[in-house]
Amino acid sequence: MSNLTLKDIAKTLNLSITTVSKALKDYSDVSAKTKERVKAYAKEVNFTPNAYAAFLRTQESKIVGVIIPRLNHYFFSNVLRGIMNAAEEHNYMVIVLNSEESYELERKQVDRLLRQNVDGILMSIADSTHDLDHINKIIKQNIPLVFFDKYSKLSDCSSVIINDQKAAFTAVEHLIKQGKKNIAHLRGPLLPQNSIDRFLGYRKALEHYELPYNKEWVFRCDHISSDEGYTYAKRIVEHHPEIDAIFAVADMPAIGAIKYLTEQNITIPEQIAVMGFSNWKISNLITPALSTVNQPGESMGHKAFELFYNELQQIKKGGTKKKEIVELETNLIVRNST
Amino acid sequence: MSNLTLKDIAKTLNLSITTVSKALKDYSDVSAKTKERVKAYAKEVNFTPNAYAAFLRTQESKIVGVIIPRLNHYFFSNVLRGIMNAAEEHNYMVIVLNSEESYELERKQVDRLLRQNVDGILMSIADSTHDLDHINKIIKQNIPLVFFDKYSKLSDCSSVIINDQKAAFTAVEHLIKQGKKNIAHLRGPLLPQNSIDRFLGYRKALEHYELPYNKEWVFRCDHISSDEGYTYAKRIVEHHPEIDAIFAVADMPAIGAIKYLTEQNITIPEQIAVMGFSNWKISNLITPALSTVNQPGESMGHKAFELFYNELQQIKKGGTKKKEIVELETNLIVRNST
DNA sequence: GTTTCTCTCGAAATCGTTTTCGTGTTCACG
DNA sequence: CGTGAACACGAAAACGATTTCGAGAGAAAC
Repeated sequence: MSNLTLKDIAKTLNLSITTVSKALKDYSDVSAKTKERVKAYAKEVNFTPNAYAAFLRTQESKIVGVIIPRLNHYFFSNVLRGIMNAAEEHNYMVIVLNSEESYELERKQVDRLLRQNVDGILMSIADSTHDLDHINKIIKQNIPLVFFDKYSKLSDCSSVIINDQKAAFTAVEHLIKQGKKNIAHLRGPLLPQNSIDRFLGYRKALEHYELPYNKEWVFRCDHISSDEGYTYAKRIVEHHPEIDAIFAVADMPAIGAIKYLTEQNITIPEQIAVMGFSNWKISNLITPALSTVNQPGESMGHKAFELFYNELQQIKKGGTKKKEIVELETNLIVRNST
Repeated sequence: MSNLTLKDIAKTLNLSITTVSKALKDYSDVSAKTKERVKAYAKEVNFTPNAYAAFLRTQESKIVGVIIPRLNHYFFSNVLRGIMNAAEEHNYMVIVLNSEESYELERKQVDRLLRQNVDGILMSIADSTHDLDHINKIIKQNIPLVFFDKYSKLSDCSSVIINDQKAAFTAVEHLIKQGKKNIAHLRGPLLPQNSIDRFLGYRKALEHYELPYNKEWVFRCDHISSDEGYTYAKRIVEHHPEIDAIFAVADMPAIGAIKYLTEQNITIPEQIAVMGFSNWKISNLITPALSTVNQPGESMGHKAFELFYNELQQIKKGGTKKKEIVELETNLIVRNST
């Protein structure tokens, strides 16, 4: 019924608690016969050591904390899957918390995780995070911290990222090769690095192909929502008739833009082409299907956990934790919107 | 740096560990002066009791486990938000695991949670779950178990659900009132209760309005995917030209159907109307916007946690845990696809 | 025969908190 | 002055696993 303890096993096998514990962990000072006897019985009664008691001694909770900015976000859901699969391989549990892109909530969640004594933290920084006190608190406690997707250039932690600038460059380049000349950009918020990088990639592509860059063709989506895309598409159509393509920082604004353009019977991509970023599932379901940049969410999560795990092993061996930046490949997905 | 303990505090305040512990928990046999002194100092050094040590005594982990069939699913993400908000109110942590609609994985995840000594489990049963051994294991350990959305009629646990049959009835009724006569149904898998109930609601509506029910107009979506919707829409157009409306078990198949119909230049809703179920964010972003049934995800999660929490309090007081079934209201959202 | 190993095993301390049960002090009341 | 209650505090035993340090039993070496 309720879980057995080492004491129970020791009693029924006429051994000491010590020996039972050691047998299960393959200590060298337990005879082969005893080991087998203990293990067989443990398996028979389905014994599982109490994780909490173990923690008290070993200070290892076998739990890793994850903080993501949004739960109901297709890309992050995929990352989460990758993390959970990797965690499973190493017998780790995952506690997921969301920051809702809020700096204050992010701080709170970090505190939570530290109080839970997680062995490590994987996180994607919220858009509104402008200060790194909470990050430094983690580092000071010598707890492995790994960023994924949205990282901080300031604090040197291991990170799994994509090359946003390069990816954006390729995306815009594709628009240009389709013959588009006047390309607008729905950029993301000011702070996050990937928003900045995608914007820079956009500019570089224009520069490289000697196309005009116009400040008024850049619109800021602070919430990366479809509503913003819808609104800006309207503004583009009404005030900037010269624009013949839109490169959005994410799929959501791109989809909002498509919605408006479709309503206005503006042909896509002939009159205005639209390019997204992230390859949400939905992007292939709308009409016209959205061209976008595919981010490898699941392998990003998997890799992030691996980085954490390696760092933890390093720390346990007393070594210095080497910071590692892993850059994953993206690929352009061309569909009907370009 | 690393967390202080009661012992540390006791030493600096010249008190015993006992008194410090009691002071922090407002025991009556500690003087007001001492309480203040202790609390003030605890706040000053930001003391947080070690959750693991506390567990060892109290057997309360302050963790609740959640098992959902899909992580990257808009509806469940909302439920999760509701759960997490409620959990936060009661100072609980949440461990989220996914079953990926797989029975085997679901069993595994249950074992995981039991091993983690969670105080309770909230779950939505996987489509492929056909046996309740793992459920009964939870009940036998006297751990509160609450179902949400997809529940089991067989094991009497508290549940938070919607009235799928009624909601489906209303949805089909709406199609009928739009003048549709030959309504097809993209139903879900055979096992899950909500898939069955939505099918029954569909049949009842037809019956009530004396419309023909035709077995061949019901198509089974085993994976509730947009691909299935796409395929079945094709089959409908090619083999069942009389059909003038489609009621889908979920938004995904509905969207797949819309994609096909749009490609074939079939006008929606004039030639064929389409109705979804769940109100995914995406359903309002496609063209035409999808009519659907709104499920209150967030409040469902919130309520599910509350049910768990109440049950736990009951158990702690030695009372019998009363099973409670909460039925949340759905509402029809009429958009351009009907 | 004495010493020195190697093999097995166990006693006991430890992690940090909770909680039971005392103990000593003070004060009121007869 | 003596008795009892009310009040503040602490000692110590849990919770269950891990790990250090020894101890006893043989075997091997001289």
